[in-house]
Amino acid sequence: MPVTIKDLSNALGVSRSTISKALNDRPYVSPDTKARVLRAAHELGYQPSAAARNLRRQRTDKIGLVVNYPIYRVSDFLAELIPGMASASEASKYNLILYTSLAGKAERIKSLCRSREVDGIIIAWPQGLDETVALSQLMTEEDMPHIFLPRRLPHADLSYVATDHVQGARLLTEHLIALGHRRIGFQRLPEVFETDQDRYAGYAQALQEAHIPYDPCLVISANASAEDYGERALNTFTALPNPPTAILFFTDPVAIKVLSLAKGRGIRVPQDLSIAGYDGVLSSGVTEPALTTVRQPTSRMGELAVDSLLRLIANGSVEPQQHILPVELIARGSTSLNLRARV
Amino acid sequence: MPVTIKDLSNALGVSRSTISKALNDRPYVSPDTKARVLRAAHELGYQPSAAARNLRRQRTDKIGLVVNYPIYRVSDFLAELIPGMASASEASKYNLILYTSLAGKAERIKSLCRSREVDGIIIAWPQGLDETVALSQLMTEEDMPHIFLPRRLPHADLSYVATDHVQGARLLTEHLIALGHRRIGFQRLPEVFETDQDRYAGYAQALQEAHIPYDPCLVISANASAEDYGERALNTFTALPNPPTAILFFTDPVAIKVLSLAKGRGIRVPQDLSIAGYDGVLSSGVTEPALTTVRQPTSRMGELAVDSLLRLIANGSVEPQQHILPVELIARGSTSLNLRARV
DNA sequence: ATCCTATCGGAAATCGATTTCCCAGCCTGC
DNA sequence: GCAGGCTGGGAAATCGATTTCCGATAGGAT
Repeated sequence: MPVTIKDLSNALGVSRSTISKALNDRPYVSPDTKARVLRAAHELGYQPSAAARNLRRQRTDKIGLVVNYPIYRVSDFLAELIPGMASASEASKYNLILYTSLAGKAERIKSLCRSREVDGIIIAWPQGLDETVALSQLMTEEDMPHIFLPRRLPHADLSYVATDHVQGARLLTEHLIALGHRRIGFQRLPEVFETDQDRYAGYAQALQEAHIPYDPCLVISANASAEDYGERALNTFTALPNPPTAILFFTDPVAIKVLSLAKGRGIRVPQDLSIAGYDGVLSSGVTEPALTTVRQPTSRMGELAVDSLLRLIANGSVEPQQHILPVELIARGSTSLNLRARV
Repeated sequence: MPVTIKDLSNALGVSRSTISKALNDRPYVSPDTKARVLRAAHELGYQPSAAARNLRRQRTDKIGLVVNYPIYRVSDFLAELIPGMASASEASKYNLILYTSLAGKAERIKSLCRSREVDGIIIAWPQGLDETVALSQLMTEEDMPHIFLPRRLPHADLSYVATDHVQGARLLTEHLIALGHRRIGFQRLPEVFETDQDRYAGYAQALQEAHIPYDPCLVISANASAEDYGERALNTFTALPNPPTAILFFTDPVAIKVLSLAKGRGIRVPQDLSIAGYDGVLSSGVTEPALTTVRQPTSRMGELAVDSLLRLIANGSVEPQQHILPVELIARGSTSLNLRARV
């Protein structure tokens, strides 16, 4: 039986309302009374009941994180994202509640909104644009502030935090161009959303600015099963009459797989072929050679998502929060000067 | 303004208590009335207020996870642990609330207990045994069920879930012995708790059973700064007149570092030296050669922690939950037959 | 026919805080 | 000396559910 406000009231011979005012820094309490209340509260170890407080104030100071975690490469993200979010929210006296079995289940998300057990929701890895818009409308109808992660959403009303995939692909391409490469293979993403188009745009922009003609043979779409993305790309490219001297893969694990594949076939990396990935997963630093890649500010993305959501909660704001974070090139051993330059 | 039980009551002309009974499968409601209530509840999209329900029932169906995340190697763990816990708790209609700024702060943990915003607490990576015992007592006084992770705690009253470090070190040592190694270097852990002693015991047991004499020169304690654990160990061992043919490092990152150090010094792994790590981090699979290591069932540990905690919550049980999970040897390329066998 | 006992459903208490409303006293100004 | 404004503090309403208690009805037993 924890000590309640009533116990405090009895102990001090002061009404409950006065106690509440004293503890919550409200006016109309004499400094003397206030001091007495604070001291007694501390001595008795009084801590307000979260449930009672939530009920009365109609808010919980909790944020829901809806994740669909069984997704490729997610764990590396999660491990950075969650601490980032948690620390950002705790800094604002909020806490994070995890929901890992709600993703894509509109009905259950509606229930979550109606139960009011959180003040706002962050949805990581929503499914498709249409579903996302529908989901957003549903939550808006329920007056539930919300924000999406980690992709840009081409819709004016949606709030999201994403990283700059145009810039990422562009940095990688420019890096290779600076190293003398002119035939750069590009593996497209298998995903929906704008991520693939953004990366592709970044690649194309860099080529264009360097006045390198665009060769469609060097762009491969990724519609195969997840298992053989890497192998298929490598096969396709090496079979070309004029194969690329460098390849950009859409994610580190694929690049790492190709790294060992190439090694097995006697292709030396980076002497014969430069290879780069994307994401900057931990493993990318320990391969031989280490992988050139692009690192997204995942932790920062988590913090920003929380901050944006809190802004939506505070303002009841109508204008959506849309943020695109810059990324960072990590140049390592898997890319080097093009030794077969034919210029 | 979400629809409340009162709205339902008005809409149906039925009292609130009847509604509650109908929705909660309590007796003394006619099947007919019950059906009407359920249908209306569904049509109006009624969802009970979490706060009101929590207040009345004096429970929240939430469990708290207190983590001290800025610890070495934690992120790989977190990424497995958290999804494991989350899915296990959601399977039992519980949710996980994250607290990342409470670790080691007894006063704030006491507040958490008193606010009753969670029904139980999982504490990951508690600090030292004495502090842990004190913390446990504090929570017991507050009637807050709790469980610790991820280490064995030599105290009869504490509840914990851990993995079997005796077995882990033993499996590695036996693996090397089977490969013909007789001089096996062992790097001890820099930690407090039983983990170090357990691993050491496993190592010693395996040696003894193979009738290999114990040589203290082959055991190195890890009291240096985290940066040079690997380098110091390698230097020490190679300087021995009769150096080991295999080394067990206490964690994968250290082993991986040594892997590249050795390569730089012309030591071939595994031909000249077999190397093994511990933990089975993702990176350990992509090094060249891939690292032999021991994998702990992290996700399972999370699930078991939740299950145990729920048991403590349900029973108000007095007997502590203590579980030690078996680990798995992952034999890979960094360990091989001892080519310098002198038998 | 009467009594007893289930069964059904409503009225009201309860959980523990916050917030509104009101009263009593005091000061100020006219 | 009195109206009006402030201030400190208490009484009571409120948040939205659950739970207890009680009355009414119906069915079965005597």
